[in-house]
Amino acid sequence: MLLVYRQDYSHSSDMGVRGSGHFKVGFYANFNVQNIAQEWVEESKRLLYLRTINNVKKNIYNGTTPLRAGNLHHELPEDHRVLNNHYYLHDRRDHVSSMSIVNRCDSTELVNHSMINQPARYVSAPVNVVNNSVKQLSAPSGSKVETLWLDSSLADNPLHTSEAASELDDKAHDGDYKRDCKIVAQKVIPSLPITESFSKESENARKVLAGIYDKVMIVDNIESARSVVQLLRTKYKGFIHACDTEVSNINVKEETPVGHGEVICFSISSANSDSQAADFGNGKTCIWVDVLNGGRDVLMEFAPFFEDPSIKKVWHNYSFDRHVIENHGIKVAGFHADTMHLARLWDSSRKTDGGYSLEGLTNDHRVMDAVPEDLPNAGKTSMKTIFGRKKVRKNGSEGKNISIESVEKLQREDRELWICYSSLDSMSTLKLYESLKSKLQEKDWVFDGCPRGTMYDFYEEYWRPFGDILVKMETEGMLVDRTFLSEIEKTAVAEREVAAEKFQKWASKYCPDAKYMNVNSDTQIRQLLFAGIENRHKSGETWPQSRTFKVPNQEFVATEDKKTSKCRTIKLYGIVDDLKIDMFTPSGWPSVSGDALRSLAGKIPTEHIYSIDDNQGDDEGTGGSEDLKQDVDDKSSYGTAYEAFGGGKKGKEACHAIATLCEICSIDSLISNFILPLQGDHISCKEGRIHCSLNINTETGRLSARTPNLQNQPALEKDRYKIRQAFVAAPGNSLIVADYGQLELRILAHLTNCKSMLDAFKAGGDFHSRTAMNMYQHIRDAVEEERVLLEWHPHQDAFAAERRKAKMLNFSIAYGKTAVGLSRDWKVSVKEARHTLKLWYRDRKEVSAWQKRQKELAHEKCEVYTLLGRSRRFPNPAHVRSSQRGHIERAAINAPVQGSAADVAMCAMLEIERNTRLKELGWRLLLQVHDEVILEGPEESADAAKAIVVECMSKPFYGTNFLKVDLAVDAKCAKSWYAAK
DNA sequence: GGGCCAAGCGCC
DNA sequence: AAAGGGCGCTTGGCCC
Repeated sequence: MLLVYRQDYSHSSDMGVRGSGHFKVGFYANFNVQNIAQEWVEESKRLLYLRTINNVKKNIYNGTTPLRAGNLHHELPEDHRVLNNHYYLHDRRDHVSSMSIVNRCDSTELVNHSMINQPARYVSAPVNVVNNSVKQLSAPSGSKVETLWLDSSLADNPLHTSEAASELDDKAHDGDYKRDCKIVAQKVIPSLPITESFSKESENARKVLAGIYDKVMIVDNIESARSVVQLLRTKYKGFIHACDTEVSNINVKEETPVGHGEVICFSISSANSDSQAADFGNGKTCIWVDVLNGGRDVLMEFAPFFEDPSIKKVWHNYSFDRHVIENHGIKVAGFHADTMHLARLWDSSRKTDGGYSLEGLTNDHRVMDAVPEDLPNAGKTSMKTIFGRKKVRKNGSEGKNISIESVEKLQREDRELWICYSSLDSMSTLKLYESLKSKLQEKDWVFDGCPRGTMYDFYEEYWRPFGDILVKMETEGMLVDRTFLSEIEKTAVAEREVAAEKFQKWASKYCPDAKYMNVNSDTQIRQLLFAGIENRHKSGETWPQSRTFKVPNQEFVATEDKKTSKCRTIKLYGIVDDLKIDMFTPSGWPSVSGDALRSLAGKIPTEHIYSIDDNQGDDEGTGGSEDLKQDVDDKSSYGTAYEAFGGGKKGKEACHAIATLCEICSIDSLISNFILPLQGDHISCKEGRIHCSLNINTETGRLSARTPNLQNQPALEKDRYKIRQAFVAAPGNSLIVADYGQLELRILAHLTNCKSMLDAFKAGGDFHSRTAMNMYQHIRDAVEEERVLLEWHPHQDAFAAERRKAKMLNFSIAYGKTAVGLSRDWKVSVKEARHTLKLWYRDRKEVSAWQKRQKELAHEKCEVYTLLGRSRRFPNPAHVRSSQRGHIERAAINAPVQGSAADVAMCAMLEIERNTRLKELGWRLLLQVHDEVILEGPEESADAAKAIVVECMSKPFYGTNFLKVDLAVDAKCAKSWYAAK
């Protein structure tokens, strides 16, 4: 059988293949296939042998001068050698090219493509290049390049079908094919053409990395797996084992590791508590297990190791590895530490130097300096550095883009180095663990002002079990109702269409092309409303008077011409002069955010936005203020656009149109941020549950959620399509949604020991109303005369404006908001804002004193502390710009409050997790949204479980609450998240 | 086509 | 001069 693999090269502007071009089986139409086959057979008699990859590698690792191509040719023995030196070829392509096609080709480039680019990475056969094909390579730009392969053992069957190819593939995959065939061609995926090469940096890193090879015990069969596992479970049972997996079949950017990804190999490095490394034979301190070649059975041999809760395992990013291992049916236990969390606990502010990546941490001497004997190569080197290749241009200069082969391929074809790379992960994780542990052991732990051991003790008591909980929650996931989502998608899209048409119609009266504008583009909106405006920061820089944009050609598919171009170019110019601007973006241009636009439009009720009368109900205010109750036709309710567009009917229309624009934006954002992603196949998997990733990766110790972020699902009135209704309990189950009331304010009261606040919480009633009362004499009078109660009902608020102000202040002050900020929010003078602030602080002197103290701490110690004693570090305020200093001071005020609230929420979750009754009833934590937790469990025990959850949350410290305030908890059972609010 | 940035917006 | 903390994610626009 003759297999003809063909690859198409693009010859347009640059030579070479991008990304992951796949070989296609087929034949080149311009050739006579029979002739080629014949010719091929002829040519293949002149065989070209190359050294095995091992020999080649050895030379390179040893640092000996690589053999020159000519030499290589001569030195090759007569017998068959594995042509498996893709790696070498890449490095020494000039030599190879001069050697390889030497006699038949004068173009280096051609040789590169035809000869080296794809071959033979697995091919254990002599190969050659057909003259014709080579010639074809030199064809003018736009022509195709052929690569031909001969499987001479099957040469009797000159077939060119894709079936044949895939059959061969399957064989290769099963591993049979090497045994059965002496000479074969295997399908190759040539994602890296020869026009890519390693950089100098890579070369060096590869040399260094190769040095650890003899420390690694390679396990690729059941027997060796058994003996190693035996060691792990007996002699080294009490050791600390750093583990790391390499994983295939997952797109980590888009997919959750729950149900996605397979382990292709893993490594384990072990040491005892005195940092003495284990010896797995001949001084090898690390095990590297080949799951790809060894097979799944080899992995399963390690199940008793992974599942033993008494064998301590350390990971860097435990969550990912655990999920992937569990994909193979192994229940991971014995979680001992996550070095990412340790690092975060040590310093929560690593923004640069690689952040909390294993590479960044292990190469940072400030992190690693507690390791006693530091190996020179203890630091991880990224996959990109080791295996990434840069494109090389024709002139020999290096390009910018770096590409990396698939991990499976690296493991097979760049094997030794891959083993080193993978093993180093567990080795450096172990070192990192040791260093961070000793650092944390040196850091005092002060719990709510009382000394209590070291921060490593803190880790063991809190963050270790917390880390385990988070992974469990990720595994649980939340059930989403996709049918429901697709229904609301229809509604949302329809409403968006109506609104978009309305706006475009209006805008096109002023600027015709606006009919086709992208209403989602800030730039285009800015072009219409603020053309010619000067930048607020950079004087002299002005926004252009008019600009052209490319927009997709949707409805306007060419009518007369046959030109159905995908894009059309539109020209937009300003449609209004002197529009008053009161909001700017950080870069100095007028803001076109929802707030800014609403301020232009004024208060326009939603029903005016849709031409069809589909009133969404009056809960959807566009301005949000309750005290603007004027008739919509009263022009005082219109915004600044009214006058700018000339008032009267035109002014009205403009305001309506701009309000419509806001609607479009908000609908768009709901669709693309929530409604669509929640239906994405890549996000939810088994049984329609969504598994986000929960991380302790914030500055303050709050959780964050990713892929998707379930912590920012629209809530309350913003949830116009009831997106939260899509988060449901499984049939027969119920959700419990429980949240703290004013958690941060209560924390603030405790931390500051503010009598007024403590009293207010003790007295109960509505906290914000009470704040308002304390601020304003006339409210106090009213309360004393019993004209009003300190309870709050949405529609019976006697002093709504005052309460709103008080509420805003309550939240703002914890964040360090200034008078200037308040004045802008409230659209009052700075003086007035300052006065209001003063009122707030008047009976809360302790708060100002405490805030002052936090700022001092930031200056003196460069860190502040939470309730449980975690710290947040800051750069030394003395060494930064004054604008940054302001930020540091505000963060210093906020971090203890936010961080302590996070501590309390964490304790509550630990408490819930510890509760055996809850577990017996079958309740599991699903999600945490800062001051709210969501659980799922059997409907019949919902009420009992709810009571337990409330109890856990209000006494989150091992069944007690030592705070000076009560912790108010509001909990509901419901079938959906929406219903529980 | 991928990577990056600015802007904007969702949550607490 | 700017002047509220903490997140994640999307789009558009631009560059390579």
